[in-house]
Amino acid sequence: MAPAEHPRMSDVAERAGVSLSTVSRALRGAPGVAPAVRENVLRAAAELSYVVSRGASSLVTGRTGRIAVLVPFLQPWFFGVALAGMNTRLRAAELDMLVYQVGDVEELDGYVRSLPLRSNVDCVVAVSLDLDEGEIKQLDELGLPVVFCSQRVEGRPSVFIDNTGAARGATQHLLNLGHTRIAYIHTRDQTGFSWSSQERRRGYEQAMAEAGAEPFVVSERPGHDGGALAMGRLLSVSHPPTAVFAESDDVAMGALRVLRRSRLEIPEAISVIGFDGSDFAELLDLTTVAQPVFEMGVRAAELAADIVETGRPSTAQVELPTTLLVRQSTAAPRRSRNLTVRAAPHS
Amino acid sequence: MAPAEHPRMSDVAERAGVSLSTVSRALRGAPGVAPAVRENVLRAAAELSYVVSRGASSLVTGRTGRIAVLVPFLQPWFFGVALAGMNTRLRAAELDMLVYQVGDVEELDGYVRSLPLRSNVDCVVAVSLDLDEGEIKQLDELGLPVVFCSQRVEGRPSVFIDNTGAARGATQHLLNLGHTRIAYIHTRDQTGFSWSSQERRRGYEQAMAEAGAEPFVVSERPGHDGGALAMGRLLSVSHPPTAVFAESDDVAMGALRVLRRSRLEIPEAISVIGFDGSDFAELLDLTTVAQPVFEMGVRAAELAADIVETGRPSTAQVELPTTLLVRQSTAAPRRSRNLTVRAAPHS
DNA sequence: CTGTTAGCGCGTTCAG
DNA sequence: CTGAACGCGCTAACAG
Repeated sequence: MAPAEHPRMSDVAERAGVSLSTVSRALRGAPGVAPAVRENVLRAAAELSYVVSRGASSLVTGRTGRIAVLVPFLQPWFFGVALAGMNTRLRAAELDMLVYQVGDVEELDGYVRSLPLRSNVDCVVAVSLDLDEGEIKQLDELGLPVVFCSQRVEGRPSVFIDNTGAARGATQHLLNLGHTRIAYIHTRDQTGFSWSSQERRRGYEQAMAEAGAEPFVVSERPGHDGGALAMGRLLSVSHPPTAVFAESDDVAMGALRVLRRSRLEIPEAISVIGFDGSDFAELLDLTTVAQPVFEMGVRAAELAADIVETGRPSTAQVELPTTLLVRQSTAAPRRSRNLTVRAAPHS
Repeated sequence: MAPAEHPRMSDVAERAGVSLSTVSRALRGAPGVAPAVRENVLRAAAELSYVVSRGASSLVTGRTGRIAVLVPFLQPWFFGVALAGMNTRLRAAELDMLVYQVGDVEELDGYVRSLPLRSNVDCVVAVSLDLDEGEIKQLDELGLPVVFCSQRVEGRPSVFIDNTGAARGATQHLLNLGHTRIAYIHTRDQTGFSWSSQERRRGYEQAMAEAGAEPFVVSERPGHDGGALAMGRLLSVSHPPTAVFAESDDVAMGALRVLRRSRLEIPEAISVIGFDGSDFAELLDLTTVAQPVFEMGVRAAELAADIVETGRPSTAQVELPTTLLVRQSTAAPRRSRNLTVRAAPHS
């Protein structure tokens, strides 16, 4: 490793028979270099398989060519897709992507305090961090521009969907099918990351109110487990719902598992709708509200790239559309249906 | 942005009333600083919310404090979990994680040629890239140490599982249950990333050979779709298998979808086993071979951190254990079972 | 159009 | 134990 010292710019200059600054200009595509000379330099660089050291150049330009992406989790489908979207767009902008998992607000605080980002990246993209105003202000202490992805923040560059409207639409779908006893599964954990969840809940409540139906919200912890627990609770009340709207596909899948194990047919016994449009929803024929996650990543990266390239702050608000994907997990309720219809002889 | 210029080390020095180099030593935890002085410096730095510029320091130390992670995909469960594992361990080592998606060998080639990594990271971790020798050699041209995660490479630091052994165990499980007509679903695409797939297939074939059973391999494209297509083919032969071993949970899920839509009960009509131990396998009660993906990430990051810290190349081979998770998708075959038993009156 | 001269912010000698 | 000089590899003003 050590024997093969990397070539420096002066090596290229020597080989091409020009000066250092000419090499710099040529490699950078800066104007003011004769085409022939430029070609010479490029060839010399290629022959030495030379690459400019970003560290050195950013020391003088002040730009690092890197952006940081902050995500609350790395594992869920959503974040993989979002990162893939960003990756695509960032590559086009020749920006590298630093990924940090910030599990909770406390950790975010730690990050901001230790500031490992400052002078290390040009911009940070916060994905689904669902921060409140105070936390956003904290991020400012980094002294870096911040782009919000999957969260709408007024006055800040952000890419988002209309959670409330989409949730209202999903609820309306169930109402239109003839359901009236529609439950909403909502999650919340201690860390306090739950903005979009709140917005979706609001959309559900609006639609229910407009229809004159009684809202019925159960709150559990996030993830499959929460969905399973919530479904268990819903199946234990005296008058169970005929349809369930889960805050996310993840949560819906937990609910589906419980229904399957209870031998309750979907959608005959109960309709289920999720949110996200994950590919697992497709596998399970789950009706869901799809959001364009990949494109959200792309657009967020685009905003970041713009900010880095122009050096100007931005307040762009990018709202992306959602799509209701109706599949086999939702259908009209059976007339005067009762969940116990199969098991109860006295039906 | 511009008004809030970041403080420099000299600012800290001035505030603490010491010289530049003393600040450097103090901040770095280097020996040769009086405790009282160090504390002073630390306080001054905190008050200015100062952080050393990695760019500047790496210019002189030659270390960037960054590692690059190369993944073929960002979206699948596997990679999210692996990245999460790395993230954990890298944070402990105070290394930042640059993530690059390299979809196929061609793209990898592009990366290696444009060398955006050189002098930009200290080490690269290749996750599940399933490279052949030539491609590995190509990576060497980066002039950087490479750690392999989820691929065994002799003489190189690598973290992996025993794919062959695990696949043999899974096949043995089915054989022990009494199955003899066991199919294997194998995937392959044009890009040529398929090492572990080959290894698993070999394990399957070994177990079948030992049992004197006839191997039956169908090959399709990767992902859910491939699994679905493969299952379709398996259901269309004259004597369908009573059990299916899918190369991965992803593929198994595609197969499951086809079975569900065909109204074939699992495991009554057909047993299915996957590979990976994804949490979706759990949701679907899919028997699977679990691999410790998170830990693979952790261990790979550890190898990388070691190499960076010691500066010495490594040839560590870390083999991690797999676990067969028996769930409800596998069971003994029905005596003289026939897939058409329910539909065929002449049974 | 090209070369020369200064630093960018820090770590590392080496004297004190 | 501390400070002053030098240089890491590169870009940005200038001068030619």
